[in-house]
Amino acid sequence: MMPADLIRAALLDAARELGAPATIAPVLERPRDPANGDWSTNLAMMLAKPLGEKPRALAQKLVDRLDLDAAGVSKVDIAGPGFINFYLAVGANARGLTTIVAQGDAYGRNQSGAGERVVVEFVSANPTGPLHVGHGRQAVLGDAISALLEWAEWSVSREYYYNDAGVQIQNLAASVVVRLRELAGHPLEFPEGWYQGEYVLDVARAYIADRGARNAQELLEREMPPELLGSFQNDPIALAPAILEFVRTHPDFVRVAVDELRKTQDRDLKAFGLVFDTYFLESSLYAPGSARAIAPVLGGDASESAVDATVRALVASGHTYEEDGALWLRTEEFGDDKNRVMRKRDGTYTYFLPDVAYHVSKWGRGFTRAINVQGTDHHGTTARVRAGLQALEVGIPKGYPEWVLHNLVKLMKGGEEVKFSKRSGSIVTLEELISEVGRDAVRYFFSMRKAESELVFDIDLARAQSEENPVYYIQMAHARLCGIFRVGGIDPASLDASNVDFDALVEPEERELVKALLDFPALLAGAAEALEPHRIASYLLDTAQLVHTWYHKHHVLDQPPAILHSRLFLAHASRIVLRNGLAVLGIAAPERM
RNA sequence: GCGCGAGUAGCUCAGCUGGAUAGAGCGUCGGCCUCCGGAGCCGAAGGUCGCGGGUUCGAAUCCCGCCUUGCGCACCA
Repeated sequence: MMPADLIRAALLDAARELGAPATIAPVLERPRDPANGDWSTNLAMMLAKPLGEKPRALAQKLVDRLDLDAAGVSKVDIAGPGFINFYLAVGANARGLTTIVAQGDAYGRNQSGAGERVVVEFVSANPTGPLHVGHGRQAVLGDAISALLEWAEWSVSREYYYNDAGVQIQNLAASVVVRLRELAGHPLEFPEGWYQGEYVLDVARAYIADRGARNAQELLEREMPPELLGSFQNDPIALAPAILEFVRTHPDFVRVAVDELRKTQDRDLKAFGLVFDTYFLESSLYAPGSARAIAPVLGGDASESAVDATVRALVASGHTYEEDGALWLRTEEFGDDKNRVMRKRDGTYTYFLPDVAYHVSKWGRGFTRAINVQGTDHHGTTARVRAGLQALEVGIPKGYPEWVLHNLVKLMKGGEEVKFSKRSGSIVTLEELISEVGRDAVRYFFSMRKAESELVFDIDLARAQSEENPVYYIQMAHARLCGIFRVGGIDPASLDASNVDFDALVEPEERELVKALLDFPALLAGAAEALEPHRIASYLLDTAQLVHTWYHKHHVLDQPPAILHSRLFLAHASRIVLRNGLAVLGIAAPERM
């Protein structure tokens, strides 16, 4: 048991002796100012009213009844309005380092997830272009949240959802036709809403290769109706319907386009060191037989499609109605602003329906918890998706799924904002950003702020200041600690806690560092519960600063044995914590730089 | 208009779910290299926590009302 646990237990006993309710849970916190002790509690202030006493008097009664010898408390005092402050003996605190060294790579883990299955969906970019910087923030957030949950012993599945069934995919494929014409020497202006990016040219070339054609001209003549060639005309408005009709009737064409974009995106993700467990295609929800996965939840015919099964189940639940030839769901009954159309007058589904079917699939695949990482522009959809799941009345919890919505990234370059738009073709890709400032720096910058805050990413600053970058500062602290062992020719694995005099770590910088290291597991648990990786980023920066300060002021290798051994132990424990924290954020912990 | 975020140092942001004298990085100014890595360290200046009420021992944090700002409010995705 750590000192804090013992103090908490003693407080509980004392409070009960004084007649406090059995349900109270004394809270210990770190005073901001170390002069106020190692631990502090506001228990006396909390109990003052129910027990009808003045806080300070009650604090004194509590203190009189505390038995703290086992906890290594050297002093207790009552301060301010009624805080009880506890001062630990140097050794009692520092002995906690043995836990860090003993647990090593596992230090900071907890079991709160108990092996429960959770799916974390993130990035989920439409396969209509390369990943841009906004996706980068989401990739980092989602990956770090996944890691946090893994450290809390959740069984995590990282999932990427491809919207490959909507009109934007038709527009992408149509844009490839325009590029094919261009390659064949028949340029055409892009109609509104089509994709003009240079990467579409690559897709066009891939299609030529896929069809075994020598060049674009040959391909166009062989496979496309003459009116699409239209070498004599350049009227996008007249040609667009014919082009769209062509791609609609040539699924292979769409398939090649999606495959190519997926390859590009996969390359970006790989450069980021990001691996997904599952790629879920929206189009699969329309495939006959796709209801099989959700049949255990919805019942019914496993041979139909997931979207059809979902519609049928919603109709059967009695929460739907027809109006103006469309099929509506009464999502208002489940907390949405207004009712939603599921099936349009023309018989096709709105995007709302596959969203619901997709989340039924998550539930049906055994994920008792689902977390979606998306941009704040998606917040309008949260209420209706949850409402759709509730309307099914199949026991899915009200708060399913959870959302972590992040604000958008504003890119600055040369002192002004860089506008990026896929359709206009002006993109700052994730790949470009990584190659300019480095993978570790991108990961750190994108995880150092809480999701809801807008993130201004100044490319010039990130590049120009790469040496002042916080991530280097943290990595440097880690490398320096490694340097001690390297220079001293000491194997950290040879350190033995039984040879360490923990009472020797008396310097203020040492005591502060020890406390920070011991706080890591609680910090990690809090970050996991709140789904806030930025707490790890801040913690690492603070702890790295404590390391640098300590390192600069107190030497290790030229000290007498008692001090040498205790400081080596502290250095090793510090290194473990920095490395583990960096690991959560997916950032390297180099041993030298 | 309605809904969801955000307003904290010159700039970019933290603030551990209500605690003690509100913090960090960058920037500015001033110091420190015979020393385990100067990619570092020490110090200074810099604040009406958007505004006004309320709740209580105690509010940047919770409640109410304003102001500014981002986003969302389709039989588009």
